Amino acid sequence: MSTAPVRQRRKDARPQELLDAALALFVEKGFAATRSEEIAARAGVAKGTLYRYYPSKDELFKAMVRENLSVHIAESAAQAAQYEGAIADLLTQMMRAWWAKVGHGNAGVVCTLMMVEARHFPELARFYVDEVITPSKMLIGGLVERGIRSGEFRPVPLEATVHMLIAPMMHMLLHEHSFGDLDGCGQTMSPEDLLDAQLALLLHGLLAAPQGT
Amino acid sequence: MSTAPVRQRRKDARPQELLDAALALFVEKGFAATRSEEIAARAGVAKGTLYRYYPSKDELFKAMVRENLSVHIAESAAQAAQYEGAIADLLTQMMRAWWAKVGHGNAGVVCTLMMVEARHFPELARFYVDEVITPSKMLIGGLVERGIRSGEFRPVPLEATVHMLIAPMMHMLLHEHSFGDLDGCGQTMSPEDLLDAQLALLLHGLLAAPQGT
DNA sequence: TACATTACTGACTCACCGGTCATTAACTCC
DNA sequence: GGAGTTAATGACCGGTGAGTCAGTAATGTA
Repeated sequence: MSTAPVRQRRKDARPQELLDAALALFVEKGFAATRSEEIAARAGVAKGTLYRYYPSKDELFKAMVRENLSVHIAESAAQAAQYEGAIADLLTQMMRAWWAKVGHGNAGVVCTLMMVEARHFPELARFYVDEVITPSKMLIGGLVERGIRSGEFRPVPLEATVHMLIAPMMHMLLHEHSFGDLDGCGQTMSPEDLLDAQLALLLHGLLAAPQGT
Repeated sequence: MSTAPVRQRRKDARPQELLDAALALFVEKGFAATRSEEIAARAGVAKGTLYRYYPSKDELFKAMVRENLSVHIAESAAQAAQYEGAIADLLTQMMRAWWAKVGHGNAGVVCTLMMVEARHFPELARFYVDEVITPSKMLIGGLVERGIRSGEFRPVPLEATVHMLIAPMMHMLLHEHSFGDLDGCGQTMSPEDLLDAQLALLLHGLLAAPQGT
């Protein structure tokens, strides 16, 4: 009678499982408030095992951020390369896609987490700025510039426009993270509809020849 | 020769001094990273004295937030009552004033702190939503509605517009707080100019009859 | 000046948590 | 099945910091 062993040796599966557990707990409770033993427990291992795979809690956090962000960056870059047509449509599409990924998946929650914990981890913040924020700004800025050159957009100031495109989404994300559990926020529109309306509003101010209504 | 006493008994002054010290340190280092002894030291007392006035670090934080928010609320209310004229101008003026207060003073930094720590203090988050967020939205929403009714603005969706007015400022604030120390963010415009440009962009999409350029 | 009151102090306790390492047990290969 | 390798364990260590409390000194009062 061969009963299941009390321990399991699964060297290949552990890192991913630990990363998943870390993400879930960091998102739920923040970095500082999450104990390394909890992460290990959720991944189904003992604390010591965690430290076999990641030398410190900081490194685990970094690995988790890298893992969840690189996907995001790659997809954004791919979207930048493809598609030819009206920039306004492309922007709308990109924003919607980003929100869908962010709203449901975990990639966007990592952005929130990064924002919240940045001051305690300057080194990590640096990494995030270089790898996520700056590329994102470059991408969107490039698109706006393209729209201006083609005459689709008015000659608006680039930096402010990029801010205006990013800020509403980030703000919605952060607001949901910080105050989402509280009911009485008077939020009547769905995030998706709200995003669409915001974008339409901004594009109306952006387009050289706004369409009716 | 009466030399200064090594201790001072100033029961009335202590609470305010502790609150001020707490604000400065929480803003600088965050809640978790600030030791209660540091707060006491900055306020010029021993740690035990802090606990004579506030039963715990959490309660000190709450008191500090409440204290600094009441100012903010009062000013918002005052702004709501004043001024009659073009809504676009009023909005611009209000945003600038808010930023000036936030950029230099401490009220806005408390907003940031609140955003970051909200999940650790659900009760306080509730207070913040009720006392700050909802009133602010009501105030701005009321102005936009007035602009629409008078024919100055297009009939835009209210909720999305309010978001678009608030988000850029909050985003700038948070971004500065989280990544402000890092140089390489490619920030070339001053916050004030950036804010003006953002607002101009949005108003262009908002106004029924946009002016030239 | 003597006594009573209490704001104030800071050394101490205690719980917590990141990180270690000697030991154990699962797996491999002959 | 026995010897060797190493993944996994969890008791333990050390640093840290929130909160305590017995004692001290400043102030009020008679």
